[in-house]
Amino acid sequence: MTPVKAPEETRNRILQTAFEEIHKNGFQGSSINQIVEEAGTTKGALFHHFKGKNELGYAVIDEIIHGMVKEKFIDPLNDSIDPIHDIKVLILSSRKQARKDPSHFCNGCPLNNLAQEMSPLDEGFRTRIEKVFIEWRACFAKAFKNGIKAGTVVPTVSPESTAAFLVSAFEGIVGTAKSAQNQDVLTRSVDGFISYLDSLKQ
Amino acid sequence: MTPVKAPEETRNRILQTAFEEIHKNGFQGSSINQIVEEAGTTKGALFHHFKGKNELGYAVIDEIIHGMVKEKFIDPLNDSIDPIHDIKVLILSSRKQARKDPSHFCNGCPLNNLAQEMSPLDEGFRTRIEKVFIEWRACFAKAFKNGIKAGTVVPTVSPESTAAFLVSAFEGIVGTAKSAQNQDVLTRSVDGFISYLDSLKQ
DNA sequence: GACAACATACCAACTGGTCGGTTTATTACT
DNA sequence: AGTAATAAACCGACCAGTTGGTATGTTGTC
Repeated sequence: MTPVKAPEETRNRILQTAFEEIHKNGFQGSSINQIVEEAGTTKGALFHHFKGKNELGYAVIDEIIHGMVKEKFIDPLNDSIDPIHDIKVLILSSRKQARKDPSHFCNGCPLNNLAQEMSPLDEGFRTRIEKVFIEWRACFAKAFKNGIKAGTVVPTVSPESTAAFLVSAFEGIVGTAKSAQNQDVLTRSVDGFISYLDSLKQ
Repeated sequence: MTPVKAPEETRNRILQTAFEEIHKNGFQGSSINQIVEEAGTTKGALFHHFKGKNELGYAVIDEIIHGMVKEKFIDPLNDSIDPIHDIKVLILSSRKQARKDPSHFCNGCPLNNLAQEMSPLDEGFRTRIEKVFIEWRACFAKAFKNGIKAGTVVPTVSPESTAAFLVSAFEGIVGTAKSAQNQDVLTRSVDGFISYLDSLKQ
């Protein structure tokens, strides 16, 4: 019943494999040969669906990473009027998950990995990545604006600055954990993060 | 009078060039051929002074990056009894420098770049990089301990957590600026950072 | 002359990418 | 409905160029 040629499924398999390889080895460290082999297909198929390695990377951002970040770190804050509480939930559940499955977080945030590696090297990567970050910061900023209005956040903070700092700090923490490859620093950094959040409470 | 063969100088030239190339393109993205060409020497010289590409990378960390981080971000906090003020000076002067010479910061922190790229892939990199981070966090933690004792810092904070969070947040901010390639986000993030620091004041 | 300090030519392995060809699915026409 | 024509999907050999690394040589210095 499964058709021999399933273009969409083939494309998705390549995309997913590429995402995993890039997450592990970085973009420059990932090879197209390896990707097609692991995806159980051939270069013919890959170059049929994607113009080249860069385009494949772009698709990974647009079609996989963007959705992941949105689902996990943006959508939960939509329409929030208590960002401090909601962000705390976010990061604590992330830490919990990291504790259960250390292999998951030890490769860092896929978005930030690519950002650090490729943004200065290729404008195509930069713009696509920055689009996600901008969306993220905007969502946080809006939540803080609403929080101030709702009285859950001290009115003295700048929503934009706080949002920018929070996203930066969050990526910094994930990166630190990845670099250290141990939970202690993660735990401590998150503790610091939490007490910062608490200091913003109304 | 300058001798034709100056081993130490040759070694340093290779090391410095390698540092610059790695800072620009990442470790995996840098090629040995390119490095020797730019250093005005040959592969014979490189492999005479270094066992291989990895060892060259290790030397860049130990002999260049470690010193840079120490000089700029660790030593200024040694024996500090007012870490809030001193860290503020640190980051504000960094931002000032970034404003004057945007090309300097746009490639990010050399230490964190390598950490994000290589720590999960190679234990040799990981340990060497982590050594620097540990030193850095320890110095900040000590400064906060002294700050609490001296009454410049609220006594409720955990020096270790705060230090870990600060280093993470700092690297996160630098990374954000690198990724965005523009000053706006940097400015905002730093503003958020500053107001966090102020919240720790006694 | 001994040994360190380089230079050069070379290597196998791998890189991203191309290209001709084959197989399957879709469409058009009778 | 049956079939021919066309397009999409996919394969795998091949390409030129580059990779990190080596082997052998030459040159300078003590």
